[in-house]
Amino acid sequence: MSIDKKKKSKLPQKDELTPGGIKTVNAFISLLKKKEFDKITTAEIAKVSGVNESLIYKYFGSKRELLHTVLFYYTNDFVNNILLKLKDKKSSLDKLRIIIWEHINLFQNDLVFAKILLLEVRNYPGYYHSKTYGVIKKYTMITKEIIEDGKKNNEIRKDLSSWVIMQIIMGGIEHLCMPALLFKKYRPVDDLTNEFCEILFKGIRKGRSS
Amino acid sequence: MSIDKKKKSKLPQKDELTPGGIKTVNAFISLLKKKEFDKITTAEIAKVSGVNESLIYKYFGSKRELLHTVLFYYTNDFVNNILLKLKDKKSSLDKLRIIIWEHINLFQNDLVFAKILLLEVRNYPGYYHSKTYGVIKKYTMITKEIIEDGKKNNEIRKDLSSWVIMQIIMGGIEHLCMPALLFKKYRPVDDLTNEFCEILFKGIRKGRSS
Amino acid sequence: MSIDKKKKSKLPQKDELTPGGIKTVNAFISLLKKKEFDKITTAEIAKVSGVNESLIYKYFGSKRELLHTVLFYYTNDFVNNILLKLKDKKSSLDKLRIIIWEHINLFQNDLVFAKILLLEVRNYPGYYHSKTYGVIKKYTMITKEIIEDGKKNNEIRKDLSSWVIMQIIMGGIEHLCMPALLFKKYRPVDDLTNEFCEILFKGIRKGRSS
Amino acid sequence: MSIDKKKKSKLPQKDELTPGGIKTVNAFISLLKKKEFDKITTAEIAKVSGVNESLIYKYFGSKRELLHTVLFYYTNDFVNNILLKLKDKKSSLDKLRIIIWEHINLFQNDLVFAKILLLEVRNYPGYYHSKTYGVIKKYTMITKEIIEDGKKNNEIRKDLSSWVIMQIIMGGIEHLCMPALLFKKYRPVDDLTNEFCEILFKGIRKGRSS
DNA sequence: CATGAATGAGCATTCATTCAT
DNA sequence: TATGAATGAATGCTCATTCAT
Repeated sequence: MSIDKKKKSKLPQKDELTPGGIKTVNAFISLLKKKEFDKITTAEIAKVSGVNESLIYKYFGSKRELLHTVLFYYTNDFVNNILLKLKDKKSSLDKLRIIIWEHINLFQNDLVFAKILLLEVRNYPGYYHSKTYGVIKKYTMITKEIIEDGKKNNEIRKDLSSWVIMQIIMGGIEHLCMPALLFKKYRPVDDLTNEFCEILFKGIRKGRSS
Repeated sequence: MSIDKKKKSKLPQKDELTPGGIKTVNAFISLLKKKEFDKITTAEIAKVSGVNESLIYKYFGSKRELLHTVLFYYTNDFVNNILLKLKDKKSSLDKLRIIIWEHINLFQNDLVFAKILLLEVRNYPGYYHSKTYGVIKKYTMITKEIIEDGKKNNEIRKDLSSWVIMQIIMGGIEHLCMPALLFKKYRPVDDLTNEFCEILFKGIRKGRSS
Repeated sequence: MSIDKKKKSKLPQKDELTPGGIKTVNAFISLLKKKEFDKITTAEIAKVSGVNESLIYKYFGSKRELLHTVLFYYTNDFVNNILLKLKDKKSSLDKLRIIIWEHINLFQNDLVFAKILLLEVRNYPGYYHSKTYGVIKKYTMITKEIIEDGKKNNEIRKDLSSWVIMQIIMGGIEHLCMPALLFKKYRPVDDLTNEFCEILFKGIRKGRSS
Repeated sequence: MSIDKKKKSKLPQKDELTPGGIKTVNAFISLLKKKEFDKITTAEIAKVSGVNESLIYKYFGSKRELLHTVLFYYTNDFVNNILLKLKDKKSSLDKLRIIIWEHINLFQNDLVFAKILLLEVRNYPGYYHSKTYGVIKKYTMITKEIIEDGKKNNEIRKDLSSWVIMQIIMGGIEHLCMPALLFKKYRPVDDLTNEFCEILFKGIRKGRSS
C-alpha cells in the first residue's frame, strides 16, 4: 500500500504535495521500515529520495512535521477506506466487524505504522495537537456513532456505555496485535477478528438468552 | 524500589559500587523514567547525579555498560528475591504461582525496568552476551526445573513439554503486563495472577477429570 | 608551492574543491608545518581556515581523509609535472636524471610533504589503500618502464633487474634527502643529483669498458 | 640492556629511584617499544608497572618528565659505558673508533631510544634545558677533546676544526643509522664502523701521502 | 523553485593530573 | 607513602536546520 496510490485514489489533499514531497515521503517510509525515527537523518532521506535536503524544510518545516504528515496520510487513508467499506452495510454489528477486521489488518500488515502509532508517537511532543490525532479522534467518533446507531436499531444493549464499548474495541484490537508487533508472530486476520467479535458480540448483543 | 534499598538489603555486591557509582546509577534510573536511553546524555547523567562525567567511564566503561549494570542489578535482585520466597513452598504449583505473582508485580510496579527489558534492550547490541541475559536465563531455568519437579511429584502432567510450559508462562506474563506498560492501565496483581493460574493450572494439572 | 597554485595550473580536478575546501586544505598544510598530524585538532583547522568545523566532514569525511586528500594532490601534481618534463627527452638516462632531480627538489623544498610521506604516513591505517599510494605506485611503475626502455635502447645493461634499479633509485633519493628532512641541512639539488647519478650511471651504464 | 642492570651497576643516582620508580620506568620503556610517547597513557603505565597512577606524579612530576628521566638514564649510562671503554686506549683515532662503534651499536640495537632521540624529542618543549641534553652536550665535548688530543699527538691534522670534525662524526653516525631506524634494515655494526672510519680517517689523518 | 554551502549546538569518550585520606 | 576517587578540558565527529544565490 504505497502512498502514491493512496494519494491518487483517495486523498483529496493530493495536490498539496509536490512530486518532490511525494518522493520525500516515500523515502522516509522506506527508511522507517528499517530503523526508528530518531536514527534516520535528513541527509539520508535526501539521498534516498533524490530530493535536496533543504526541500524537506520547504515542504514539511521539520523532520518531525514530516513524520506527522506521513502519519496523517496513513491514518486519513485508513479512515477513508473504512468509510467506503461501511457504506453498503446496514447492520451495526456488521459495521463493527468491518472496523475490527480492517484495523487488525492494517496493524498486522503495516508494522511500521503500528509501531509508531502505538509505541512511539504518543511520547512525541505535539502529538495531541497534530492532524493525525484529529483523524484518530474522528475515527473513534465514527465507531461510537455506529455503536449508538446499534442501540437505536436494537442490535446493541442500551444499558452499556457506548464510550466504554468503543474503548474496549480499540484497546482490544491493540492488544490482539501486540504479539505481531513485538514478537513478529502473526495470526490470520480472520481468526483474530472472529475470536474478538465472538467475545464482543456475545457479551454486548441484546438477545433472547441475556 | 530504588537501587540503594536493593543493594543494602539483598545484593551482596553492594560494596562493588562506590558512592559516586550509586549516585550515577540512581540518576540514570530517574532519567530513564522520563526518556529513553538514547535521549539521555552522559552530561545529563553527570549533572543530575552531581558526579563528574568522566566517572561514568571509570565505573561502567560506557553509557551502554551503565545500562547493562542497572539491568543486572534489577534482574539479579528480582531473581534472588524469588528464590527466597520459594524456599518455604513445597508444592510445585505453589512455586509457579509465586513466580507468576512476583513477575507480574515487578512489571506492574517497575515500569522503567519492564519497558527496557521488554521493548528496548532486546534490540541493543550485546544484550545476548550481557550478564543480565545470563540472569534471565538462570531464572527461566529455575522455572523449568520447578515444572520438572512437578512432574516427578505427580502435580503436573508428564506428557507436556516442560520447556513449552515455561515459555507459555513467560510469554503469558509479558502479555498480561502489556496494558500497564503501554497504556498505564494497572490491574490488581492478585487478579491477574489468579486468572492466569486458573487457566494454566486447569490446563496442565494432572487430575482425575483429565 | 601552495595548493591553489597547483590546482590552477596543473590539476584538472581543481573544481572538485569548493572555496571552503581550499581554505581548509591550506590551513591544514600550514598547521602541518608546525606540528604533527595527531596534534592538530579539527577545531584548530576550523579556526585557522575560518571555515566551519563541520565542513571538514562534509568535504573530506574525516580528518584522516583530509590528510590523504592533501597527500593526493601533492603526489598527483608531482607526478603530472614529471610526466610533462619527461616528454621532450629521448634518452632513458636523461629521463632518470629528470626524475631524480625533481624528486630531490620536491623533498628538499617541500619538507612537510616529505616528512609525512617518509616518516609518518606509512604507519597510518589505510595508507596502502589510499589514492596517494596509488599515485606513488604509478610513479614507480613509470620509472621502471623507463629503465626497461633503456635496456632496449642499449643505454642500460640488460643483466640488471629493472625492479632492483628502481628500488635503488627510490631508496637512494630518500636517504639523500634525510639530512634536509631531519636536520634542515640543505644541499644544492644539482649537487645531490650529480653525485647520485654519477654513482648510479657509472654502475649501471652499459659501455665498452664493462 | 635493562634499566635495572644499568642502575645497579653504573648509575650513581640509583638510590634516587624507589622500587616503584624503577617499575614505572621499565613499564614505560616496554611500552615505548610498542607505540609512540603520545599514544601511551599514564593509566597504561600504571597497569603495566603495577604501580599506582598517582605515583608517576610523585616520582616524576609529569609524563613528560618521566620520558626525560628515561632518556637521561639511557644517555648517562651510554656515556659512562663509553668512558669506561676509552680508558685503556691510548690512540685518539682508536678512541674515536670506539665512540663510533658504540654509538652505532646503541642506535642499531636500541631503536626506541634512537627514534625518540633523533626524531621525536627534539621537538619537545624543554628538551634543550633537560638533563638529557646536558649529557649529550658532555658527550660531544668529550669527543671534541679527543680530537684535540689527537691533534696534539700528531694523529690528526691540525688545520681542521675540531668542532667540524665532531659534527661530521655525529651527523655521519645518525645518517648511517637512519636506514635501520626508518626501514628496519640493519647492517653489521663492524661494517658500518669500518666504512665510516675508512672515510673519516683517510680524510682527516695526517700522514705521508697527504 | 532548487541547491549546496554553511552553521552551531551537541555527543560519547579520553586522559593527564590533582585531591583526600 | 600509597591509593583510588575526582576533575575538567579536549577531541573527532554528527545532524537538524538555515542562508545565499
